[in-house]
Amino acid sequence: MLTLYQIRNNTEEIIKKLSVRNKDFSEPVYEAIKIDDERREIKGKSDLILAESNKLAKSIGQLFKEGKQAEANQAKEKAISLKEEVKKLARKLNETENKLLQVLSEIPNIPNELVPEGKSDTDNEEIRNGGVIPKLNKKIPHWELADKYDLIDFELGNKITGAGFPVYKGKGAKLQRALINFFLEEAEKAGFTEIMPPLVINEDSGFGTGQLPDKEGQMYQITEDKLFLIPTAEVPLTNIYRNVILKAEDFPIKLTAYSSCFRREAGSYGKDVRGLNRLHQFDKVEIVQIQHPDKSYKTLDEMVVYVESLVQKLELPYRIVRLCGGDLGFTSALTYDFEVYSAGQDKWLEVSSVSNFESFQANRLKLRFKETGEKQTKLAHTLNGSALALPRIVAALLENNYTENGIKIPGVLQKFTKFDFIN
RNA sequence: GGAGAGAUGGCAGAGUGGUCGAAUGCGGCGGUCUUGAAAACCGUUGUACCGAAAGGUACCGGGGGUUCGAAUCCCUCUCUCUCCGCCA
Repeated sequence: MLTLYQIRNNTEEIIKKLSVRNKDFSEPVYEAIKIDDERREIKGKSDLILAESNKLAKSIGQLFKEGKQAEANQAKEKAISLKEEVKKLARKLNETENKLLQVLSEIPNIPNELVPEGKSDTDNEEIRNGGVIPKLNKKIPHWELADKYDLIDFELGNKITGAGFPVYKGKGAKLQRALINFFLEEAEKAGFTEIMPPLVINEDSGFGTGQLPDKEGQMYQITEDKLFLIPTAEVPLTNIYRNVILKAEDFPIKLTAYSSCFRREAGSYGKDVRGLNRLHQFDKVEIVQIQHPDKSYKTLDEMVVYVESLVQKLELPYRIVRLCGGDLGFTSALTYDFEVYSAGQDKWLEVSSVSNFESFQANRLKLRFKETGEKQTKLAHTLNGSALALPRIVAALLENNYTENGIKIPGVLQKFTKFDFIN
């Protein structure tokens, strides 16, 4: 959520920057300012009356003590009529505040100036790439390889739960565990503190990182207890700092967590959902940073370099793209997507998304900090990225490393898998 | 799941209808003293909103109510603790 301070002080500039998202947001922006004007007026009036009735209430006590019954009763009547007025205003103020919140939550984050214009993912800008696209004699998609070597059983998942909940078996399961351990160990080396968070969150947490109110359809719900299964560890990790006031010297805060992630993926269909390409439950190691506003973009670049080091160590061909305005997530100011080439399907698969949210999440979270020696609070910047999501990495590893003799395990993983070949 | 107790500032903890945004202690910050530190002493120390400012308003777990007036009384929700039951 943008702050009113941002909107009121740079109105024209913000509308112009938002237009990079391929949509005109002038209406909600002006609407927000209009409602805020109303809000201020009502608040001013209401405070004035409250001040008067507070004074009156104090005097009534005094008058009773002095035995001035008649005067006291007169003051009482006045106080009652003031109270009715305040009640009306309070109701109006509440309505106005709710309306304001609603309009504000329709306005997405302001794209950074690096965000290219564009409508869809085809307009994303490739920043750099690396690795070598393998030349295979035979292109076999991972679901066939998974079946051939009995690594992943999709049918069994259907039986136990439903589509999108695969069962990993034997070396398939060990490969999962190896990747998780590899990613966590790398994160630790890079200075991230490992967290093992709850996999279930409440409404406040969902609101804090922006999943609620409008994206609840993407989460699995436990309606009886008003809880949600996490779509990503970003939610519990970032919410650790909900309603927190930090000191400037606390920055940067670097957290990492492995978690299962649950997504309903309503509306997905076709070959996109084949095999491991799109699942309802998958595993991911997430990295989160909370940083001083002056340093968040430097941090974003560092996170990109870090994620890049992971795909390089796994020897996967990759490319990094900067998302264009039309593809940029609602809450993000700048996002880099990582894609790895999966040779069996002959496709680029998105395996990570690294974003700077600036103060957009922090505003909802009420995540603030104070500069040393200053009293005033400011909003912190939040960033996060996948490092990495497992399924598509597994898909690429299986497909790219397939040989006549089996599937080769990358060197960095062998210490965790304890085997170097799947055959 | 059953019975009971509780939720107050960074922490501990007073306050049961008016002078309470809240005693006191600890902690934090600033200062005096000191070569430096400790101790002692003095001062200071929540957040948000309205206002150009002066100043005002709200907040004692959340929401609602009673009252001229609520941290204090009532309702409700959430959470914590103790005991019993069940249990990885």
